[in-house]
Amino acid sequence: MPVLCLPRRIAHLDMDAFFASVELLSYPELRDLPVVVGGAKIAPPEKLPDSRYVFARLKDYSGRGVVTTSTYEARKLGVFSGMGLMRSAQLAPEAILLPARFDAYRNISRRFKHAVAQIASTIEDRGIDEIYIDLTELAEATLPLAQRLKASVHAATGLTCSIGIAPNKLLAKIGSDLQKPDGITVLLRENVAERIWPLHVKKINGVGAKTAAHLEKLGIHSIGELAGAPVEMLTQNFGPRIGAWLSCAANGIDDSPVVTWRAPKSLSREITFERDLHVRHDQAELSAQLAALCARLAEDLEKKGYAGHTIGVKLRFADFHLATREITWPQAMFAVGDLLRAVRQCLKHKLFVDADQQRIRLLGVRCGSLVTREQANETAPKPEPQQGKLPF
DNA sequence: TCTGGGGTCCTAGGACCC
DNA sequence: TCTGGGGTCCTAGGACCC
Repeated sequence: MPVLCLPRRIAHLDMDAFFASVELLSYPELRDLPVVVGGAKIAPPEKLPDSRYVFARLKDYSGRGVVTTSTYEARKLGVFSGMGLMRSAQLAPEAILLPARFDAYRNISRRFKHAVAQIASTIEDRGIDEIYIDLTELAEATLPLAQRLKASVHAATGLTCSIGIAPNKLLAKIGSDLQKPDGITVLLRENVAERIWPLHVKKINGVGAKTAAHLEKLGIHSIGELAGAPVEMLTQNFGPRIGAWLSCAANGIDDSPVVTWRAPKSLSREITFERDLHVRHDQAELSAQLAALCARLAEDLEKKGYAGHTIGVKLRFADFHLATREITWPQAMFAVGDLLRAVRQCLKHKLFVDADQQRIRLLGVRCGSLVTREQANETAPKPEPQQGKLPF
């Protein structure tokens, strides 16, 4: 018996310029100005006796931070997420610079997700400011439903969002970006050629800078051109998996389900230093930073109730090249002391660093192969303390 | 253009076992 | 002793996302 399979109805909901919009709730006087939210280490605005604020400007900044979010006014000046703040200051010196307040964003994030959950309960969390929602089982017509979701999010947070609704996650995600901010875009199968194919390949979630550049070299710029490319040619260039996936994506095909919960795979902590640290001269500082990172990681593991078999270290050197080393242990670990001993083991036995030459820009620790604390058996061998000097 | 911090998934080679 | 082929786990690096 053939199974009749109705098309799914999937929404992608994306908060508009989320961090910056949350900040505008606190500082409404900044509305319509170019505003940039940057690293957490920036000083907050100073409050005057008359309760007005003194705001920092981008041109006053010096350091290694990047733009976390910018308002649409700042984007008009060429300032986008991920860009170095020093570079942004050249483009928009007068733009207002605010520190990121992640606790505030997480709080509002919970509120908008809760508001959506009152209307539709099948939600996939895609980070702090976006979600997928499976609306297939709901009876309500698409457009009124989308309007109701937006109204509910606005009532809960005071913020606007953009929604794309389509037969799958891939198209819903592209759709939510088509009429930003505060937009609703409904896409059907039959709209793919007209509305999706003219777009650049980078609009596909999963096609980044490298893949796009590779495609450009093959003469493929638009999603339509990708859809017309022979699958064999794509698999030759990108491998069997990615080649086939690219071809499907360009044709608007995506069967991936809306996943309501995933167990975490790894937890990590890292820090980029204000200045690059010398392996020998700054040994004490590096050692203290390593211990602090392990302490924070142990806190996270404790809070979430996990332990991990794989403990690793991450180093970015002054020349920006990256090295990672990890060891999988028979014993799952969660205590600071164990993490620290395991990380030092990686550093001493697996990574060659020239203590006289190399400078370190970033230091990170990671815990993978997670199990719950109840599953962590306590009898297997743990890492031994590392004695001797350097590195760290 | 001197480039954060937290994640996920994929690939490819080597070890090891049957 | 020299030769297989498959499966799984581990590791390092890289692409990508928010």
